[in-house]
Amino acid sequence: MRLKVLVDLPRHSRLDPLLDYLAPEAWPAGTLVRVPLGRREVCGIVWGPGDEAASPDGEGAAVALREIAQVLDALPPLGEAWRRLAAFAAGYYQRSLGEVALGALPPDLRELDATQLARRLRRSDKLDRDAAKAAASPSADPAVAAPLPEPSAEQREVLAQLAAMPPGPVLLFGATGSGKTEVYLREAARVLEAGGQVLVLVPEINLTPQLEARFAARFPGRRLVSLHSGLTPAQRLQGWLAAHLGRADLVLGTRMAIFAPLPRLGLIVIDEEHDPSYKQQEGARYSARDLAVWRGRSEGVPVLLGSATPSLESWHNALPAAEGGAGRYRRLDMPARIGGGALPRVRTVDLARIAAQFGKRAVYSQPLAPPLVDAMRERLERGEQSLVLLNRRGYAPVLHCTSCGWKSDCAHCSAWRVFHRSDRTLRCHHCGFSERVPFACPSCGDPDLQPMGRGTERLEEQIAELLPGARIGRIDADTTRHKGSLESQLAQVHDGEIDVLVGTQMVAKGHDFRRMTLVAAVQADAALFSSDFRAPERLFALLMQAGGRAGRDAELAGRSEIWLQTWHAAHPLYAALRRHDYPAFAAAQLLERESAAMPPYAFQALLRAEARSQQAACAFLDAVSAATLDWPEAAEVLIFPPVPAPIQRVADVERAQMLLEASSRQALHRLLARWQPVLAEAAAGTGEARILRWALDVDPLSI
DNA sequence: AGCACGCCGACT
DNA sequence: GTCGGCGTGCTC
Repeated sequence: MRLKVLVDLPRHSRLDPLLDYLAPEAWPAGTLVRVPLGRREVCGIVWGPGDEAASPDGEGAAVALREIAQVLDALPPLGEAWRRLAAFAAGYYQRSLGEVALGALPPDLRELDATQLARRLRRSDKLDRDAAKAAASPSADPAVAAPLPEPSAEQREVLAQLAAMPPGPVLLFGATGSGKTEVYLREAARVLEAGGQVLVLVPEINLTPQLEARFAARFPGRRLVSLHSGLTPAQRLQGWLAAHLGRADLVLGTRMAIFAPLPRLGLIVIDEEHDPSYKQQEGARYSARDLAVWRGRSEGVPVLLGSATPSLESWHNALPAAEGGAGRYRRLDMPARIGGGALPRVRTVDLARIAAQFGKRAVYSQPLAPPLVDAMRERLERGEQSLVLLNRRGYAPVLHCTSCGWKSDCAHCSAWRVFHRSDRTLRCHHCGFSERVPFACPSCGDPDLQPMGRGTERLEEQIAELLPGARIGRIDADTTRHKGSLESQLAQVHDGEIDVLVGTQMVAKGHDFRRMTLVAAVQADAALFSSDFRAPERLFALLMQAGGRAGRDAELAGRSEIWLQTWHAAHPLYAALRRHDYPAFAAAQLLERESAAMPPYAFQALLRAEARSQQAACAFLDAVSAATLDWPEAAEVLIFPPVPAPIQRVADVERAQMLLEASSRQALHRLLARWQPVLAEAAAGTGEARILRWALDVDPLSI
C-alpha cells in the first residue's frame, strides 16, 4: 500500500514535500520513518494514506515508488495537535510543510535509525527512573521544600480572576518586580496537579537558568527539562523525548520549544512576551509567541503572556473592543512592586540646557553630563552600583582620516568597520571582515587617524577618567565571547567587585542586581527618530526593563534612579516614562499607528531578495510585483516599490526588499498563497541576474 | 537542501 | 594526462 511521507524538501523546490512511498502496512500518521530520497536516506514523517491513483504526478510519466526503508515505531507517533501546529505554521509563514515539521525535530533524532533510537530510548528510560527515584528521596520531599510565599493581595486577585476565566490568551501586565513569576508558578501548580504539562517560553538562553532554578525549587517532585540551542545535541534529544513521551511535567525553553510535542499540554507561559527574540529571524520566520496563542486555542489550553511593556500587538489584542482594541485577549494588571518597593525615579538630562550651562564641550566631548557624573559619584561613595547602557560595542563605530576624510569602510559591505581598540582591529560587524588598524590613512598616508563616535570600550575608558578610583566593568558581546564568561562577569557584579557597569542591551535583560541604584541610558534619542516605526516601542521596553534592574532591593529602592540624556526632554515618550505610564505611551503609539495604517491595524509581509547586483534584486521584485497586477487576490493588498535593504550590501551580496500591506490578514494570505509559485519561478533565473536567496517574512519585526 | 553529473584550469 | 572548481538538475 501507499503512504504519504513528509520529508524536508526546502521551500522553493518545485517538488511537493509530501511524497508517496510503498509500505507493507498502514502506519499511523505521525510515525517517524526513514525513506530513500535520491541517493540518500532521510528522516520522514508519515502524514497519511497515499494516492492509490496511478501516478503521484497526476499525469504523464509515472514515478517508480520506493519502499519505506525503516519505521521508527518504538517512538509514539507525533500527535494530531502537533501536526496541526506544524501545518498551520508552514501555511502562515509560507514555508514548506516538510521544512517546518522536520525542522522542529531535534537534529539528532533525524539522523537515528531504529537501532540507535532504541538505545536512546533505553537511556531515556533510565533517566526517567533516576528522576523518579530522586523525586521520591527524602531530600526532595515537598514538605521540606521552602514554604510557599504568601501571595500578595494583588496576586491573589489575579489568580482568582484566572481561575474564573474561560481558557484563552491572557495578557499579564505587571511591572518588573510585581511578582509575575509567582503567578506563573501558581498557575503551573494548578495544571500540574490536574496532570497537565506546562510549557514556559523565555526570550533568551541566558534567562533559562534563573527561571529553571525557581521552577525546580517550587516543584521538587516534578520532572523539568529545558529545550534551547545551547544544549548539546544529545541533551536536546533527551529533553525532547521526555516531553514527547509525557515524562517531563515542565518544559522550559526558547522559541524553538513552541514546537515541543506535549501530549498532556495544560498551560503555555510566554515570559516577556514583547521580546523580539521570539521572532525567528532566518529560515522559517515564525513568531513563537503568536504560534503559542494559536496552539493554545487549537489545544484548548490557556496561554499566559507576561510583560511590563507588552508589544503593541498584544496590548491592542487585550484592549476591549469598546476602547478601540481587538478584544481577543483578557488583560490582568499587576501595577505594584512586591514588598512595596518604589519604582525608580526617572530623571532626564536636558542636553540643550547642559550645553547652555557648561558649554558645548561638556556635551560633545564627554559621554556623561555633569549632573549624571555627580549622581554616579554619590553611588560610588555609598558603595552602590551604577549601570550605563550604550547599544554599540567596540571603541568607536568608525575611524577617519583628519586630512583627506577617509573612513574605515568595509570592502564587502555598505557599512563602516568598527574600531576595536583592545586588539587594534577594524572589524565589520556584518561580514566579520577584520584587519589590523593601519598605521596611516590607506588613502593619503596621513598617520592622524581619529575615532568618530563612541562605543562601549571608549565609554568605559571615559568613565574611568570621570570617576577616578571607580572599579569599572564592561559586558557586551565582545567580553562574553567565551562560554561561561557572562556568568563569571555577572558574578563579579553581584559580589560587589564592580562599581560601574558599562554594557549593551544584553545586560538590561533579566539580571537582578541588588545594589544597582542607578541606570543611565547615554544615547536614547536615536530611537525617537528612527525610520523603524517600532523603535520607540523597543526603547520604552528597554528603558523600563533596564530600570527594573535598579531598586530590586526594597531598602535601596527609594533612591533608585533611571537617567536619560536627551536633546528632546519634552518628548512624550520620556514624559510617559517619567510617570512609568506604559498605558499612556501605548495609547499614543496606537493612535499614531492607526492613523498611519500600520500594525497592529495593518498586516505586513516583507519580500527580501539577494543577488550579485542591486539591479538584479530589484528586477526580481519588480517582476513578481507586476505579476500580481490583474489578480483579484491583490486588490486589497498594497505592494510598495522595491527598495535597497537597510544595509544594502553584506559580504558582497546586494540586498533589496519590498513591503506588502493589507488591512486584513486573510487578504494578505490569499495573495501570498497564489504568489509563492510565481516567486519560485521568477527566482529560477541564471547568470549574473540570478537571485541568490529570497525569503518572505510574514509579520516582519524590522523593515 | 544534498548530491549527483558535467565541462574547463593548475598540478603529480 | 588527472584533480577539482561550482553551474545545473533531480529527488516519490
